Amino acid sequence: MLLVVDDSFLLTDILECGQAFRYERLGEEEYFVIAGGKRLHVKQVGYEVFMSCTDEEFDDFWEEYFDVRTDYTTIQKDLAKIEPKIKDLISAKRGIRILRQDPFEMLITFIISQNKSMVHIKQLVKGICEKYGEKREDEFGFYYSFPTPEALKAVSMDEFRMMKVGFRDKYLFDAVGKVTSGSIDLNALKDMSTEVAREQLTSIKGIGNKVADCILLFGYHKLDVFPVDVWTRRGLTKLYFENEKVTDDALREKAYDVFGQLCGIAQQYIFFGTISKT
DNA sequence: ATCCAGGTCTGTT
DNA sequence: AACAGACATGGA
Repeated sequence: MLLVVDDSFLLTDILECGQAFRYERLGEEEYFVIAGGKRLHVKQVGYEVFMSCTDEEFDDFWEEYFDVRTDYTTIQKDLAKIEPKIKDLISAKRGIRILRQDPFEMLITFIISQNKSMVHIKQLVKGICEKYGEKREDEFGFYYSFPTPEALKAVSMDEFRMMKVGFRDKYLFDAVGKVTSGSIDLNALKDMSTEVAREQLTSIKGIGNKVADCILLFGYHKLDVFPVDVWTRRGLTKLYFENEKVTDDALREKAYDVFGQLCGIAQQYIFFGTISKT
């Protein structure tokens, strides 16, 4: 399958900007990506993106996954007009797109993410997939799907701890329990307002506003959230609060004030731009 | 060796 | 309401 793109699509920016963790870099703009229980070999040369899937598989899954139908070029122009100060950040990372990933995978992944570096998150998620996911085979060899809620239902806190997740063991246990018992219906969050959905997610032990916002942004494509972590905090502070100390809430409100319904996308340029400068 | 990571929880002013 | 420390683990 061949997809022709423009400047608003670059594999490196999309996959390595901190939203996805189940990818493997094979070479220059060449990756394996695992999502939806399938593995994709994908390679970009200029504006041509070669994917190891049929046209039908692309239509059914990968087109949506890569958010191909959203016009990021226009969004970038809008954001740059709203805030000229982030023009350079945007153009440096203009290939970013917000993937439409699986909510349960985002839930588990971003619980793990707290107080951890991106490389380490990747390792931990990989370990959990290899232990509790399904082993599958394609033309390139074996790979593992992300475990289903059912597959994680029987996992004890000690078993999570053996996966090296540290103190997050109890958080994962609580999250899986709430999902499999039906006390939280991940599918229903789609139709809820961002505020109500966030309340649902933060009722899980170990999920605060930041992790909830990442789940909403990457798992539900709710673009009106602005996850505040150490990096976006640095980025935003530099932009608006130099030498002041501000709370996370104040930062979030400022971001929504400035960028409105698109603040989630602005956040990704600011996050990846800031982290890349260090 | 010490610091820090896509934070959150708990207990104290 | 605001603040400090604790918390597991591994890479730099």
